[in-house]
Amino acid sequence: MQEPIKIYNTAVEAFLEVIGGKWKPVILFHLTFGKKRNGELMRLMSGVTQKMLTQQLGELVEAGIVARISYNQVPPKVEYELTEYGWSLKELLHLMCRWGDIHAERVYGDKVSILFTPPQVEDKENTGP
Amino acid sequence: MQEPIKIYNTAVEAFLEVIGGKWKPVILFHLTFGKKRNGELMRLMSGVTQKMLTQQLGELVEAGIVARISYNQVPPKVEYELTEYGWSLKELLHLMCRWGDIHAERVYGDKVSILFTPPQVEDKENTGP
DNA sequence: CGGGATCCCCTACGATACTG
DNA sequence: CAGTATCGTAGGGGATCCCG
Repeated sequence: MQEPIKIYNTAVEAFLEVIGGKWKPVILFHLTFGKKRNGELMRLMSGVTQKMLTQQLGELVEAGIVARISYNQVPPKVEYELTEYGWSLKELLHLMCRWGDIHAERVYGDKVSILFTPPQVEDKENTGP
Repeated sequence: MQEPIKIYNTAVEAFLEVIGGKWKPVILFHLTFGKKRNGELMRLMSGVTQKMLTQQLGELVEAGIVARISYNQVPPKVEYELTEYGWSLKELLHLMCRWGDIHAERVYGDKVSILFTPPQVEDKENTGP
């Protein structure tokens, strides 16, 4: 049989099915700046629990977007990095960041604080001190 | 006081706070092809309930991303369209669609069916019949 | 250090029915 | 046609303890 086994209304839904988790875009965003260890991600993403981080990372690994590199040693060392396929999301993720940045300023003005701001976004305007 | 009233780890979180709903990206995506009535969106988005559609649209209106145009007449007629600010999401939404399209093919091959495919995406490759 | 296993809560979401 | 109101539920997500 050649019937479709999967039906989407739009391809956007296919995107959301993979990237739609609460923390996934944030994880991926951080990985666009290089491979990261579990602990690093925990520190970067204040608010996430170990369980959620592990779970979401696992789903991203299954989807072929993130690679998990485990060094067999003790204490354990595990690194996560984007696969080649995963890198195709970089532009998207950085656009999200830029839009969020503009939106945050639009809504909160100078009463918002963004802890991690990549170099690129900072370039948008060089408002001196 | 000038303390920040809002703190994000990254601006991506600010993006997700506004666009992160289950149906919001899909709604917005459809609106990038012109204003739509409630019933049209219901038909385009098989699976969504009236309640969720109304709710998510309401939040988008509050965020200033979507405009609600109500014609006072009976039977009622209400249209939704992107605000000027909302249009700033178009590139992002279409990138999501393109990525989802590629991903769906990568995962399901020809066993996936996408009901609504915008002209642009179809252009990616003209694989004849 | 990284991450399983459990327990539990809560809210996002769905189904249904009703109104202007 | 567009939108409420109500109720019920699944599962996303948090806290905690434990293990290699």
